[in-house]
Amino acid sequence: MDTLFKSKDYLPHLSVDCVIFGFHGHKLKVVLPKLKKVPLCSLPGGYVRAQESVNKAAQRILRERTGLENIYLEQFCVFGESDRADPQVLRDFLVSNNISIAADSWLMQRFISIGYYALVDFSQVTTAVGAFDESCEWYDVQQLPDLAFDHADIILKALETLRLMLDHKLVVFNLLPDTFTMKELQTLYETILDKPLRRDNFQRKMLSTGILQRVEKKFTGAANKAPYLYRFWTMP
Amino acid sequence: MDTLFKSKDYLPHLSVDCVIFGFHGHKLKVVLPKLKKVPLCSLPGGYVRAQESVNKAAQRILRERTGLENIYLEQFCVFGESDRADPQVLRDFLVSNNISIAADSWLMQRFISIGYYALVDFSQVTTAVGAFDESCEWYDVQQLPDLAFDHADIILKALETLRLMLDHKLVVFNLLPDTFTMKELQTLYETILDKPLRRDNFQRKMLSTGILQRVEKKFTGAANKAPYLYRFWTMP
DNA sequence: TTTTATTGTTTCAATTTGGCACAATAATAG
DNA sequence: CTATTATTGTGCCAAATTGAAACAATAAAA
Repeated sequence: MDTLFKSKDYLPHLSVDCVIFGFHGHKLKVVLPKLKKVPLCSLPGGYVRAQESVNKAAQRILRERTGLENIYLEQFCVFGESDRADPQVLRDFLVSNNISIAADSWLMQRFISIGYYALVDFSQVTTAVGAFDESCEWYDVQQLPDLAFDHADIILKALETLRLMLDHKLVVFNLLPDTFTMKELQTLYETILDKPLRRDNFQRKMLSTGILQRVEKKFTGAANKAPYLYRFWTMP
Repeated sequence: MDTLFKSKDYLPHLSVDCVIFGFHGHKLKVVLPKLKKVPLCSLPGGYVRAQESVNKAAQRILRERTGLENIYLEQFCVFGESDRADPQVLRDFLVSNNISIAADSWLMQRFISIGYYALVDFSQVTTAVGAFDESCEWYDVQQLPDLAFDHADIILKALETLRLMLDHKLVVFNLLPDTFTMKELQTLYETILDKPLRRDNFQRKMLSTGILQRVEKKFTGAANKAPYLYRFWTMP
């Protein structure tokens, strides 16, 4: 492990954790690696290189985990409690995986974590299993698995921030594919806000913003009127 | 300097900077220490102790600078560009003040700064001049002095965050004395938002929130109807 | 052709917001 | 003591926004 993470290459005491949000099957999801030989998941995270900006580090970590570039990514909170990482959890993980680290290694020290959340198009992501992961999967935000350290708190805080953002920043389109129906957009809003919205008023409000570009009809094969497809309006 | 800041006592590469907002004479102000023998101000900041939570560190730094406890304090952004602190500025400061520090001292390394903003009652604060400060004064946010490193950006970002908060969190009362008139509250809003508001609509909106407690009349001595004093409603 | 489910839009009511007007009142001027 | 002046508190009406219901359009199935 010390061969992978040399203390000189990274800033000590500082980590970056990413809450990667996706949307699939009417559910809000997050990418969570499952740790090897321990019944715990963690957030995909990493460290900041000595000469790397923190934002760039977050972008790099995200790229390593999803293979995607140019993803919507936002810093939302720093988690800096001195007891935020239960040392027993870390010890269990190391012992179970036969990893030996010097007791005074920088990896055994306290870490301040800078939280980022990412909004990605679920269908475009292929999760990458890291060196210390057994798997790396999408989990429903409403049904999280057991998480290491304070990572459940971090996800909750990210979700809170996303809800606040929803009102006055149109970021949610990053969670949808290139084109989508009004119903899909509404379902996404309902899922994030965890409350039902009126179909007619939602449509009026969205259209009035002027950021939706109507593309063509989508023939779903369902026994009803075909809905329009929309695209998020970006300057050509 | 190394006697004041021992590397073992603090987390390396990590600093906390506080934007301390106050309100006086129809102006929004910030507390800024002027560095000794250099024509630059900086933000009041400090470092995180080895076993101290980041939030606690921010509270401590704030207490050291204002003498106040239990101040409204909120983390708002991390500043983590690798080149955010011009090393020449730091060298100039050290040379001008005859401070010698080893080139490899932890103080000469790169620092990631966690930004906090504080909202304080201007009249309650007595600014404390630190060991490396020539002075420590209130400055008008619209007329900032020259600032070291990226501290001007940090103040700007804090102000942006405060504006966003104004809408959906009633934090602004921390900037006012215990009792205040409606006009004072309105002026504060106008100052932060930097735009005029209608007196009548503002009053209606504020009263409709139900958080204002009307106390008594204030006899100003002016040639007009005496305004009411209000208190921010807190549970008894 | 009729039925059914869902979409897009219109319409009307309810609520909120913007703007004006006016009464209340504390000091001052005559 | 009364009139004047400068603000403050509030009532009222119109405009804009939002909530809710109704209706027309349409794609597939009966």
